[in-house]
Amino acid sequence: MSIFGKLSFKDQAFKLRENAILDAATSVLGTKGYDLMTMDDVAGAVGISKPSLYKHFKSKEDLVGEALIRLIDGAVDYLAQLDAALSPKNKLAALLEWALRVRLDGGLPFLPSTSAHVRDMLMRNLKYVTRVLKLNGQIEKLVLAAQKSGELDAALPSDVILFSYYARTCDPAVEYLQRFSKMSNEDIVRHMLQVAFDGFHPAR
Amino acid sequence: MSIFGKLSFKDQAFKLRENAILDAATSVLGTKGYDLMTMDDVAGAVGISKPSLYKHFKSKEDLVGEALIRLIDGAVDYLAQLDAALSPKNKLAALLEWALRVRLDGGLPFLPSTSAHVRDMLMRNLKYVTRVLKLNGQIEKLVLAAQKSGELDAALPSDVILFSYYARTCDPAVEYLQRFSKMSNEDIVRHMLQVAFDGFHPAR
DNA sequence: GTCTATAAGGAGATAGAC
DNA sequence: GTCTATCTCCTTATAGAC
Repeated sequence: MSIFGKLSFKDQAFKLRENAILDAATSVLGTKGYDLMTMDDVAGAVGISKPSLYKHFKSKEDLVGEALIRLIDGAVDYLAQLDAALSPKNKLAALLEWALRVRLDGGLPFLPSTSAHVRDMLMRNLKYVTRVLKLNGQIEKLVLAAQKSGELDAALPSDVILFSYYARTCDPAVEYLQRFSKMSNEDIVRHMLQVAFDGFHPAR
Repeated sequence: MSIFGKLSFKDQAFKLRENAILDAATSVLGTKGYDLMTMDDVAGAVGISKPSLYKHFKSKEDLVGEALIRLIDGAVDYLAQLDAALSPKNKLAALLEWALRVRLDGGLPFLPSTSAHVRDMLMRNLKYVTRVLKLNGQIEKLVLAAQKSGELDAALPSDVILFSYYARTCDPAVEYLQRFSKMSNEDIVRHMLQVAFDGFHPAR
């Protein structure tokens, strides 16, 4: 049995094309952002026509929603596969590292919602909201556990850590370093992790 | 002599309206972002018609450029007015605090350029680039001085600190805290400063 | 299911009257 | 300098042939 399970050949091909579309959408979304991404861009990148694209996804919002759902699922899968023996803080660090690598490889940031427009659109997408809440619940638990054990600062409100953590996954400094410094991706990830957890101050 | 110097009454009124337009553009830009801001939005917010708007600013790009130039100038002025006796790191902290307060008051973040489109547009704006380079030179000097004196981590590449510093001025965690936590603006600013300089780790 | 062709509407920019 | 009305282009989405 293939990885497609019981799907017919036709359905397999359909799934494959759907994934190719999501890949293209992810790539365009990463470079141009939601507002400037056009359905023509995506169709062109996949090599199909626009009406065919609409056979797979009923609207631009739907397409983008599915692309982001795939991203969130990737994060949840990554968390699930981590060594259970890792401490909460080390799990958070590993997930942030994963998110930064995904972005450096041309993927999307979580929280693509700097724009109020995009955020509102996503909040109307029930399927997306469900997945985000699932991931958020896991991250929140890790933050609280890390604060309790003293790995993270318990004096900070956990909201501050949580939201700042999300913000670090889409930190624009990553793009600027990639663009203007000669640093390797490895070094960028390492330094971004250090700045997130230790800030700018020297080790005391 | 008024603050307008030698300007005629007509020119004074012109300047006043121009400032009102920039205020409106700043506000719309802050809530909707560049791509979704329409010239109708701005004209409507000021209470003039679109053609009148185009008498003051020859294009949308021009208008946005001027609004951002005014913001950068505000930052430069703020820096210049700081107590010269402050240490480099404390100057950086004060400027970050100023930038966060501007945003919490409905203003714009620096570095509105999460989008490649907007960034490229701004980079073609010579006047804007000149101002940004001026501000950047001052901030870079402060970073290097703070690293040299040991106030900031000298083991980090200064690029990493510099770009991350800019990123903190537009940290989306600010909006999320304002929206979803019951925290006062004062507390938000205080916590964001702590997270920027000390990270998530507890004081050691 | 795929395409060519097109409808429908939005947004930047301007013509021309006053 | 200001406005009403309009031009033009672009983008989402679909109709209809194969």
